[in-house]
Amino acid sequence: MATDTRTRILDASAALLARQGYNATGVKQIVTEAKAPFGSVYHHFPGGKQEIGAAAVVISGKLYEQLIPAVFDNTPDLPTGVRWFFNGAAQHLVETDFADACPIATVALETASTSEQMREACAAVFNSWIAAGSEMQQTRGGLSPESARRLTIAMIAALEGAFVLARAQRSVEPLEVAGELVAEAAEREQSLGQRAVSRAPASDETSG
Amino acid sequence: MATDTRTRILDASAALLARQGYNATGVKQIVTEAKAPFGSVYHHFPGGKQEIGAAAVVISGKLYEQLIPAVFDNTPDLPTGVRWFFNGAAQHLVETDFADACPIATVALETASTSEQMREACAAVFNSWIAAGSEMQQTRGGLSPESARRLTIAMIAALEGAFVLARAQRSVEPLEVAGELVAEAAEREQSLGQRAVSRAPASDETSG
DNA sequence: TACTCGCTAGAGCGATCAATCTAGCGAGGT
DNA sequence: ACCTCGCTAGATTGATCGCTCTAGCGAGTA
Repeated sequence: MATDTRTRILDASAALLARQGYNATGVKQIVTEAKAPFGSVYHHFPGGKQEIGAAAVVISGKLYEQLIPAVFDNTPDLPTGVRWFFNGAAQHLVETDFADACPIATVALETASTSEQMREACAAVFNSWIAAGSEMQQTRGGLSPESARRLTIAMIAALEGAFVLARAQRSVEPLEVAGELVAEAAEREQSLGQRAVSRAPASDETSG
Repeated sequence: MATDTRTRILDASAALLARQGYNATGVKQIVTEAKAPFGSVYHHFPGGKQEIGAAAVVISGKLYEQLIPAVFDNTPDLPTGVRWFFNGAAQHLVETDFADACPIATVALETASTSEQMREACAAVFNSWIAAGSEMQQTRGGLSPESARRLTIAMIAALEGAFVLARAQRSVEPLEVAGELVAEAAEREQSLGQRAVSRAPASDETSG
C-alpha cells in the first residue's frame, strides 16, 4: 500500500523543488516531508543531493508532459488548445496563490551554471516537452516538423517567461498576453499547414 | 576615486545575484567580492540580506532598462529592433558561456513565494521595463498604449522564457525562435498602427 | 585637547547545511 | 537455527549560513 522509501523521497523532492527551488530545499527537509529515514537517503542516492534533484526533476517533467495530450486531445483546434493551456496554467497559479508554476524552471536557472548533472536533467525534460509538443502539433495541427518544433519552443518559452512575470507581479496578465501571442501564431501556422494539406493531400511539392 | 562601501556592496551583490541567484549568494561572499568590511554591511543595510538583495535587484533593473532605448533608438523599425534585441541577448549569452541572462529572473523565481520584500522589488523592475518598452513602442512603432503594453509584456515574457530554455540546453535556438515570434507579432502590430495613423492622423474613430 | 558619531573591523553566536559513520533490524536463503 | 544483506535509523562531523556584538578608527566641532 504505502509506496516505498525511494519513491516517497522522490515525490517529496519533486514537490519541494517545484515550490522552493534547489538551493532552498534541504535534504533534511526532504526526508521529513517524505517520512523517510535520513540514513536511507544516501543508500538509495549515493550521488547525494544532486542525484536526488536530477531524478526528481525528471519525474516532474514526465508528470507535466502528460498535460500536453491531456489538453490538446480534447480541443477543437490548435489555437484553442493553446488558449486552454495558458488559461489552465493561469487558473492553477491563482488557486495555489502563485506558488505552483513550472516545476523545474527555478531549479533550471539556479543550477544551469553550477551543476552539470542538474543542468542536463533539466535540459532533458525541456527536450522531452518539445518532442511531445512537436508531435502533437504535427498530428493535430498539420504542421511541418520544423514549424511544429519552432512553435512548440516558442510556446514553452512564452509560458515559462510569463510564469516569471506572473509570480513576481502576482497577476495572470502576462499569461493572458503571452498565450494570445502564441495562439495567434498557431492560427497562422495551422491555416498554412491545413491549406497545404488540403491542396496536396498526399503528394510532394510540385506547385510553382 | 574609489566608490564608497555601500555602492561596492550593491554592485557586487547585483553581479552575484545575477549569476548565482539569491539563495546561493552569501553575505560573506558579497563583502569579499566587494572588498568591504563585514561589519559595514549591517550598518548600511540594517534589513540584512533581503534589503541588500532588493536594492541590488533595483540597480540591475535600472541598468538593463537602458538597453531598451539603446537598441531600439538605432533601429529602422520595431520588428528589426526586436530581432536585434534577441540577437544581442543570444550573443551575450554565448560570450558569457550561458551564465549571464536576465539579472533578476532567478532571484524572482526563488523569492516570489518566500520574501514579500524581494518579490515586490522584482515586480517593480518588471513594471519599469514594461513601462519603458511600452513608451518606446508607442513613439517609435505608432502602437496604441494597449497594444504597446501587450506587445512589451509578450516580448519580455518570451525573452525570459527563452533564457530559461537556452541556459538549460546551452543553445541559442530558443532565443532565435522566440525572437522571431515576437518580431512577427511586432510587424503586424506596427503595420496596423501605421495604417491607422496614415488613415486618420488626428481624428477620433468615426468609421463604421 | 576633549568629545561626538558615522563607519570600519572582525570575532563569535546559534542554527543549519550536505554528507559520513556505525549500529542494528528483519526478511529470505540454506 | 544461522547467516546474509538490503535497508532503516540517527548521531555526528566540519563547514557555512545570516546575523549580533564590542572595539576602535578618524574626520568634524567646540
